[in-house]
Amino acid sequence: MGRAPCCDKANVKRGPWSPEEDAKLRDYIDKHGTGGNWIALPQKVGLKRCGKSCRLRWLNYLRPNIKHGQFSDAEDKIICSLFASIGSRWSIIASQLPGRTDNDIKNYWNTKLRKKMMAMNASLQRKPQQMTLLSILQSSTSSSPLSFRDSNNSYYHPHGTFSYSSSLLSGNNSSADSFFQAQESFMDPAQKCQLKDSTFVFGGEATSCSSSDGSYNNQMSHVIEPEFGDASFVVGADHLYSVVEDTSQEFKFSNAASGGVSWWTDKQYGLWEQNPFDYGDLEEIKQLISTNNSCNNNLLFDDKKTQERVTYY
DNA sequence: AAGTCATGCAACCGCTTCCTC
DNA sequence: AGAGGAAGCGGTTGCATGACT
Repeated sequence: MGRAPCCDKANVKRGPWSPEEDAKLRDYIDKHGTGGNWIALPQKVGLKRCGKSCRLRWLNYLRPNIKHGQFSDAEDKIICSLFASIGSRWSIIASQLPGRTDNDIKNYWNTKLRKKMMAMNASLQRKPQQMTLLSILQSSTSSSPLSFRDSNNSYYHPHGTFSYSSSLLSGNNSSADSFFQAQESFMDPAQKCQLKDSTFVFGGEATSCSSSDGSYNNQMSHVIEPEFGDASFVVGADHLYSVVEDTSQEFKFSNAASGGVSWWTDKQYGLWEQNPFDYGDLEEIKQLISTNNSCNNNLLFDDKKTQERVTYY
């Protein structure tokens, strides 16, 4: 026996909504709200529609402040970053883009952005002499995290987005501003504050949180001193690395936890198989997300439900 | 001009999660 | 505690439109 249908399929209208139906639904919700029961709503409104259909129409099209049309570069960046971080969790991604719906973002990714990224990736693959730490885009439907980079030297990986420049590695502080601009949208304040030390921190985990009085309670126990110029990288709590040397072809990273030092070339980064930023375990990602919930006010989680569910209002 | 193909997007489907009783 | 129902969510479908032949 299958699941009971949510409505009488034979007696509900399907397909595109007419302007009259839109007006009816909008007027009713403006006046009375949804009443917390979408299934009962169509009857109250006088629409021969499934409650689910009404809900979708309202959330994706009719509700106020919905933004349709062209996505900006900044929005592209955020979508790529979050997709790299959490996969196809469209509702969470949508929560970071005011006015955009999960459906919109999903469609945009599937029809345009994914191809755009793949084209960039292909272009970078053809230029091996170019500084390419990584470039990869996973297949369309997998929800596993990935990391890749675009043509502007912006890197998308599970701990956030950052821009790379050789001057950054050689300790030019002026590049740090642009470095953090891309991170700005979802970065924890405690992470940002690390900029003062020219130590770049990715990821949240349980290492740094804002305290309730607004001060930073930075529990990051292993922030390291810059070893190469002013630049070093701290990647998550479990993966602490710093750039200790940089040639035109290779980067020498020091793992502060193990004390090990290793060289990674562009080629090694190409598939992110052994990279220190990689987050392969979905459970870890969930943990990261729920940690962000307590640290990062940019994410609008509804505590009454689940930490990962996003409120629409 | 007509037919075919590609693309974008709104809407649907069905599974999972959450809430209430 | 658990059953049933509703909401939430992501994958998929199908239609409208435009581009191409």
